[in-house]
Amino acid sequence: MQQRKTNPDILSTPGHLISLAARAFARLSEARLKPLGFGIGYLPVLVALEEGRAETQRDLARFARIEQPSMAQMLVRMERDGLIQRTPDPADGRSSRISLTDTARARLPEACAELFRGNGEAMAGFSDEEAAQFIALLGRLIENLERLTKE
Amino acid sequence: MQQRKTNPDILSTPGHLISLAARAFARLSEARLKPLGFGIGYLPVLVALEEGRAETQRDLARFARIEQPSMAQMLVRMERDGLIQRTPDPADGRSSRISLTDTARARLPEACAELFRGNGEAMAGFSDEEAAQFIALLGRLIENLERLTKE
DNA sequence: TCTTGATAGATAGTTACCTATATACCATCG
DNA sequence: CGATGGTATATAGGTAACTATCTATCAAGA
Repeated sequence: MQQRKTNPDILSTPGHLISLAARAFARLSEARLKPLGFGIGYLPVLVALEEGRAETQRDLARFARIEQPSMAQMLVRMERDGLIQRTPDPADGRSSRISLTDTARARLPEACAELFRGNGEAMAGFSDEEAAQFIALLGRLIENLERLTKE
Repeated sequence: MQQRKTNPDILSTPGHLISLAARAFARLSEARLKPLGFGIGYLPVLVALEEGRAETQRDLARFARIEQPSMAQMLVRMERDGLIQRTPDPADGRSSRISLTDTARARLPEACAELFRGNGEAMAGFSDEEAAQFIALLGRLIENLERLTKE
């Protein structure tokens, strides 16, 4: 009917487009990781533990750039799924050391391969230059946003 | 310790960077919309209704590009928040016509303004050309992803 | 030593999405 | 006209995030 066009293109803003892209990416990745028993959110944790970059919940949350309660819940799911184990830190009664199970370690390479494949397919038709610029612009956008919310 | 670097940059892939950007955008937008009583997910619905582009749950879901059950739950929240009302479709007992309340209509322009402002700030330092290219590349990425998941 | 503040993690409650499935109504064809 | 298939919405249950708040432990200074 009217097509009033009062708010023309909220749906063409970077903010909305990025949200669409993120959902589409997540759906694809989730479908491909499910057979391996991984959720998409697990991957930063798996990588951090595999590479010895974090061992405590706090450090994992920082590494994955999510809040502590989100990480706490994720670790509950990962433990339930048999991917991590916790051993109490002898030196600090509040903290646990988190480590990968053999299952998790065995499946991680394939999960990474699937994600790289998905990224390749998502960027199909991008020249090397376009891909590089896209990533650079994304990085600048993220920096701007993090500065904004920290203020 | 080791820094094995087995899975070097899962965290620098477009997929992960986009997810970071989307979360940062959502956090910022949510903070700014909360005083108006809107959630970030509401906006496509508000705009679709305001512009007369959809009236039923099904059409709203298509317009917002989310699944029907997600839209159903969102409409429950929006009704609870006094932003929409439903009137049963006289011609089809399964369906309802959804419309904006005066409150919603009154607040929508300010919400859109806040979102545009946030987008502007997020793109600070981007030349017009960079912004245009970023949006174009994002569009191609989304197309690729939607083709992939539809297959 | 004891209190006080900081830190590690847990819990509660919410949003925004998803898949899978159920229900209820409509429409058509034999 | 009644079964049957399709469509509109609802419900169930799950993931991945968030904020706000609580608890337990640690560390340091009065």
